[in-house]
Amino acid sequence: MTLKIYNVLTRKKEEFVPLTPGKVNMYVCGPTVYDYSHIGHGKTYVGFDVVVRYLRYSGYDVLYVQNITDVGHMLDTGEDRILKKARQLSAGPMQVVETYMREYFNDMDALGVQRPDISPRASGHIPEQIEMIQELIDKEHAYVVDGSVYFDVTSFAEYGKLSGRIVEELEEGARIGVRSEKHHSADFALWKKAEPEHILRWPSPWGDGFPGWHVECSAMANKYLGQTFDIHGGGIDNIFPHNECEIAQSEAAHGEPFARYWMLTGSLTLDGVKMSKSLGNTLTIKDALAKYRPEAIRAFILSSHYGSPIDFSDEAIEAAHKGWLRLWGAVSLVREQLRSAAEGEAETAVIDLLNNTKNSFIEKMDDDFNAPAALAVLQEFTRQVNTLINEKGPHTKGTLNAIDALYRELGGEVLGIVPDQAEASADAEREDGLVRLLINLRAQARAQKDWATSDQIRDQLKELGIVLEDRADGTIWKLE
RNA sequence: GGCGACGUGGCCAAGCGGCUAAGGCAGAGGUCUGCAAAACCUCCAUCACCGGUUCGAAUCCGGUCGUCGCCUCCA
Repeated sequence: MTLKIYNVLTRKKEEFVPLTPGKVNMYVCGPTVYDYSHIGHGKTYVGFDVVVRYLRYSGYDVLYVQNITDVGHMLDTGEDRILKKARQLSAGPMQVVETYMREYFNDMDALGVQRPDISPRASGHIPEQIEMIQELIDKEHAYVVDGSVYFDVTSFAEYGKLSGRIVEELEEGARIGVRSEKHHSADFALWKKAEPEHILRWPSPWGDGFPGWHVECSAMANKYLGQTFDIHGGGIDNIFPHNECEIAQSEAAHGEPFARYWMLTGSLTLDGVKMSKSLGNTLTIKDALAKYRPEAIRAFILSSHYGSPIDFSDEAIEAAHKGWLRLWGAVSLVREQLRSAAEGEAETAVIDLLNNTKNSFIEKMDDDFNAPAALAVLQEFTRQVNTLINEKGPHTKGTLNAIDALYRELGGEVLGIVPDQAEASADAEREDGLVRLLINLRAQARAQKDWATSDQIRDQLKELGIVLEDRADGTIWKLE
């Protein structure tokens, strides 16, 4: 079994061979922290979260770097988006950055996204960026105009190789009369001269200024991962110009290939329309989490391949949620039975089922991280588990533990949609005890065919969001 | 206008040259059940359209129609 990755650079699915055996160096473009993260960020970073989780599950030692952009990302108007936000809030730019960066991590934590190993900030790597820009000037890939530095796209023959753009054609589509100090309309800023009112500024060999957006990723990827590294990820919407510029800068400066495998995620639309900050039709992760549990959101995101676009709608996430509920129901049932199961080894038929499931799951994930197909394997497995538990019980501890372990491994460790436990807190334990007490009282009523009392307990618990299910072997409860 | 992606059952979505076209949601019928819920079983598609390549195509090629993304800030 070998892992295959669709490489956007070659437009082909390729066998994944890391630069150093057993080791994966990976960089993913992170967010610009000037506002709350939206569900589109969620799709991208949950997608890469599963990629990283699966690589680690496969035995790779992954170094995962994801930057935080906190300077240099300009609006159309030429205004730095962080400075704009700072002005709106009457706050300092780094206060804005700190606020939204923390919110970003909170949101990702809530979604079960494991943190990157390194989260470098652009503003913390100005010397590295200046050094890289100087190198590009020395090698005549960049030129200085009035305190600003631009990359000369005509000096890098391969410019456009990732996105399929052709420099000559870019000329035509360019807006007129803007950035007239550039030699070519496709040239992009490496360093911008700071106007007096621009307070995000640093000294440089070319005067006070600030770095362009693209150069941070090149400089920081180089610092933490080396000139050539294995995987570069990001959202497809950044393929041009951002990713293209990263390649140009890095390869022009170092004369070595930049990233070897490019993985780009499809965009998320909201009710059929592309979500964008300028259109204002954004759904923040916080809003989504207020309505749906994180596992449901992850299951929704993983219901289509990472490279495909996906449309967020109430119906779609509701469907994903119910599908997840079925899976979670089986897991809960297994764990419930485990409380009272007899000692004993796992049954051989079950061991076969587990092995087959695991092999299929790995086969799907090895095929360019096909999470939706892997999820289908877990659903198929769930049907068999339900049959096993409902019709062929009771089972030994060994059997139930083995099933639970596979759910934890594939559904938990890799996909991040099967929690270790429903909830871990003193309150949760107390709640469980109380509900079980009521279940016992209700069982006594049922034994006496006192359906009125029995139904009253069930109905009133339901109003509290607690659902009871009567099974042949007893009553179980779950949160609605 | 240029570049790219996509169009699979009511909805979502795998499959990308050859076993009965995965899986989830919804729907219909059934089993089980004090009732309910859950679960399980059964049923529900020939893959936008047209033409071509091939022994054989949802899968490859060409065309038509349609949707979306990028080209300007976006994950």
